[in-house]
Amino acid sequence: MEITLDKIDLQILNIIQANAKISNADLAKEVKMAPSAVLERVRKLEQKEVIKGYTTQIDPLAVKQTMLAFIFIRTSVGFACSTNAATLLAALPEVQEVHHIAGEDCFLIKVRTADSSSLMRLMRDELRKIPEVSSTKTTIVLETVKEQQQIIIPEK
Amino acid sequence: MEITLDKIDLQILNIIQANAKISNADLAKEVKMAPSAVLERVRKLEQKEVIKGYTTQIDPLAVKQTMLAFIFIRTSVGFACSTNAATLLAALPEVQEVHHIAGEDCFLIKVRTADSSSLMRLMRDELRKIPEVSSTKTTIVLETVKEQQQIIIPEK
DNA sequence: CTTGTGGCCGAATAAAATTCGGCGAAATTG
DNA sequence: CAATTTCGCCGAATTTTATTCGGCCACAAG
Repeated sequence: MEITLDKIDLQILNIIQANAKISNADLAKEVKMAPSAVLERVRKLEQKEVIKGYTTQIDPLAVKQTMLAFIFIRTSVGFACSTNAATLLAALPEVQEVHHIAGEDCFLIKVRTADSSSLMRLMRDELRKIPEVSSTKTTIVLETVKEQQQIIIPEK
Repeated sequence: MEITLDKIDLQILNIIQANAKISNADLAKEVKMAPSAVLERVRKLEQKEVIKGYTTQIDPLAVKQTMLAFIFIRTSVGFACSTNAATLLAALPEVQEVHHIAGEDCFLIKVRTADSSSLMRLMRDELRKIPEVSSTKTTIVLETVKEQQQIIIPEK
């Protein structure tokens, strides 16, 4: 089953990725179609998992999550880059992203915690528990200028 | 004006960050309150900008965005870390994140493009345009195991 | 004690989502 | 080429939901 998105699908995605809670009626107006037709398209995009979910962006500071860090992780298995380690990393709620990367290191993860001591605890208690992890290199974020996951959607 | 969130606010945030499109009626049931009261709380969380927005997560592959990279950027102005450069970087639609980081480099940015050639184009045409950028160090993502922006919200 | 403030409830109303029968274009089949 | 199926869309009917608003209660300030 091949996924093909037409111009209107892309228009819809473009609108709802910026505002997930736009009313279906308004969305229909924007793409100049009947609400029922648009709803049908959105449902199909959900089924095809082009739409992966709807999330609310929350200010991390408001819920006392002040620390953000990126950690490069090297594994002992060498170039194999254990998927087991990846799974364990991904299971940690503080870990927002786990990427398998090119280069000497194996993974790059993005971690958000309450403060520096909880980051330390995470590294000592959680990362050390993962056998394949041989070394880490941590980059602390001092200030975030921009942070969004909106992606570029082609016109056509 | 100090922001204080009570237990129910945190419950609400926890629910809606995982599912922005839950109906207000269902949300009210979950926190055991009247729909009108919950709506009032949500509106206030929006006003206080604890809630920063509602977004739809879209599969990047479905819209032909296959390349993901992290780029460390060093600036010539030294430790100053020009906010001008930060602003210019943040203005690029391919750039999803701009972080000011501790260490030798100044910025870490997260970039998503269609493919490797469009990443090259971005670096050649856009990054080079920014005068303060003196050098870059790019990390290519081969595979993403986890990617979410959900943050940990305390129980209380 | 009185006055205000804030948050909540619940019913009434307005708006929205959702369903569904039918239509027409395009593709498929015999 | 005609018959048939499929698909996406429309639009009205229906159901569900959001939203408004008056009133109530608890708490705090005067």
